[in-house]
Amino acid sequence: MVSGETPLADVRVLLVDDHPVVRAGLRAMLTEFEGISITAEAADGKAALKELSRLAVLGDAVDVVLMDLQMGAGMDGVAATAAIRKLAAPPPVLILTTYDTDADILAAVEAGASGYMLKDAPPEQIRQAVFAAAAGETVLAPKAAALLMNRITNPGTSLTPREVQLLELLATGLSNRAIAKQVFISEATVKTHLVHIYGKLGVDNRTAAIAAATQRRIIRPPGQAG
Amino acid sequence: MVSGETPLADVRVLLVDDHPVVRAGLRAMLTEFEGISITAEAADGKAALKELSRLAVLGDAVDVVLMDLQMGAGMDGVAATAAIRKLAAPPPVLILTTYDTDADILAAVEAGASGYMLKDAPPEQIRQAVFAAAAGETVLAPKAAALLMNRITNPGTSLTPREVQLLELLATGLSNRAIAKQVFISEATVKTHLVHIYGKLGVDNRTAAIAAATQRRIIRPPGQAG
DNA sequence: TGCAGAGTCAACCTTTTGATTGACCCGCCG
DNA sequence: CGGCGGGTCAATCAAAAGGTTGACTCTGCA
Repeated sequence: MVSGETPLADVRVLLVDDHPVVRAGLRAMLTEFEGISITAEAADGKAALKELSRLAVLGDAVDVVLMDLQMGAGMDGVAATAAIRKLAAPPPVLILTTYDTDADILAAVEAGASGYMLKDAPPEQIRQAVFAAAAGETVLAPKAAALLMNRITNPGTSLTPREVQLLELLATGLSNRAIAKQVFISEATVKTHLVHIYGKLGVDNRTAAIAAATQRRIIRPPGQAG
Repeated sequence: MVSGETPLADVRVLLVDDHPVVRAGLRAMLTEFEGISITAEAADGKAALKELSRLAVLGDAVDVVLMDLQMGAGMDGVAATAAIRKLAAPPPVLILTTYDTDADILAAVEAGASGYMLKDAPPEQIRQAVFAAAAGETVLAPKAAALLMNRITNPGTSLTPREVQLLELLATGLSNRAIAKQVFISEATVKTHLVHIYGKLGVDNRTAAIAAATQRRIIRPPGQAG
């Protein structure tokens, strides 16, 4: 939690979202709050990186990147987050997205995100999250927190990131061979992973795995845009 | 018809979207335009209907309802649109959503929407769409228009009720044998149906069929409440 | 240092699916 | 009446998926 004190300068935010409407909303919402200013905006990951380097040259670094995960075209949020984390002095990346599935959360955290919030969160929560992220703290939506807690308390029964990844490809309707090519491993390995996945989900075929994983919100429903 | 002339009064808009962020964005964006004012907002379909009846009592009707389709909880956009169209003097409903899948578009049009726009449209397009809808015109995003054109030119290849039924069972993860038992037919017949389904959906295995059918909203994602 | 878990791969075999072909019944419609 | 589409079933073959076992690497951690 960021305490109540007034910061010396505004928290400088870079907005990354492919929807003009959402950017406008965040801009309107955040600039109304004391102590936050929108320094720049970008419509996708590549543009975000460009903005960051432009601002860096100006000695005008941002304090937080507010990033959507799903972006229609261009570099997506996970890739962008990973890329940002590789910069010299990476600003914290706060994910602000629509979905709270295991897959999204895990991918974001693995990519190095400092927080994971949902777009339907009340404005006050988003405000607090921005300040917390700027202060170097970690902020998680309840489901994200619960997922990560569960992951460390009983690591045995939950799916590994790799397994979740294969599950996602599985749900798109790919064959084992197609999945293998997609992630550059052998078909044998895909089968091994699937066996593990079936075991953990308590099913014995791929369609049941998709059903179970969708139901438990481990993955998004097939074909739901990303 | 709204021509280029200045209208006597602002176009009065009701915003319906479950995300505070998006509502803020639309509000900010639309109120900046001359001739548009946001009369009320609602976070889901039920709240939207309540707002409309409240405003009707005040003799304060809105000219356009701007509606999101996907809404986490409560009545969704399609149901809300249908309900609004059943009112005494229904305002035009302009759908403004994230996805442009066949199923979404068709469902919206069937429910009586006056237009279908995407959230990533440039602000100017959204502005024009609002005025057009207020004037009783129909506005469609390019993909929506193309889909509807295509649908009237070749209405053929749609799934039979029986096929949809099997597809739903398929999506729950059942094997062919299990499906056969469930609906009291032979496994051979199940296979025949599946072959037909694959042909119509343009896929060649069951997981791809589930993905395609879910995407086109032919079936509901597994575990999604009725 | 050595073990555990994750990820990788291979060989083998069984079961399930998918594709093809052909057939029968039934109701609807021109 | 005759045909057509939907639904039913069967036989057969090829392909994919599933299950099992065992093995190798690497990382992190006790």
